[in-house]
Amino acid sequence: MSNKEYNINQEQLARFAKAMGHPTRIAILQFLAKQTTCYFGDINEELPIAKATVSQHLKELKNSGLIHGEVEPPKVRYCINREMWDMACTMFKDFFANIQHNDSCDCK
Amino acid sequence: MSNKEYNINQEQLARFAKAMGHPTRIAILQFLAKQTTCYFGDINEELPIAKATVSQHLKELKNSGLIHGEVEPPKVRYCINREMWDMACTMFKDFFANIQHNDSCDCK
DNA sequence: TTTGTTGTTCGCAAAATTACGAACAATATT
DNA sequence: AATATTGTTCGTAATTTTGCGAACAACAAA
Repeated sequence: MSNKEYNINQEQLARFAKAMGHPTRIAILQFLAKQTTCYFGDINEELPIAKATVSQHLKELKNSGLIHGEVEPPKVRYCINREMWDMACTMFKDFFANIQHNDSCDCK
Repeated sequence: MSNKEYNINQEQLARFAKAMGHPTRIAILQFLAKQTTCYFGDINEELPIAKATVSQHLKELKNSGLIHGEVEPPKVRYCINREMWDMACTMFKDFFANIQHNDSCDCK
């Protein structure tokens, strides 16, 4: 057993991926990335699920760092967190780029 | 409520992301992408978990389409599925690229 | 102060995920 | 035929995820 643990990069990439691992959350992120509007109510309107559930998904996205939210009474504004977005973008890009291009794998 | 459903792209991206949403599976994918070797035993050796669990993770990765496996008695060879890998790569790239670059979002 | 609007949190239920050891299956080897 | 090697599957347990309605909290307006 060479290493037996996961490194920070693997953990972080997995965290991002996990946050993106649900259609609702992809939809939310795409909606926010378009920035038609940022309010909870508008996000909720786009989705086929209860607002309590939307709120939970938003919480998870916040925990992943990909978005952040702030209260603007009486509403709540959610936005893409640019820094983390760019970081995730880079990490996924590097992840997918890091593949051997020879044919040493002789699977069909 | 505008749409009320998720489109194929959102579902597919979420499926890829979900498959990648665990450090073990990221580690497996990175290991296979490096292609030092493709056999179950070698993958298993790299990971700090029981082989039954490794087998399960490999099954999920197969279900996502990102890898495929074939029996080569007495071993089992696992490989990155190039087509799906490239597809995922493109989908993540497009996803992250599709963000507004003006400052219409006035979050701090 | 009462009412309305906007979201979050709580409590619960169902389903999925993660993990393990033991048992099993498939194939070589002796 | 008996044995060894390699992985998968089974059964189980603990935890997490997903989803909802109801209750609640915060604030604005009447």
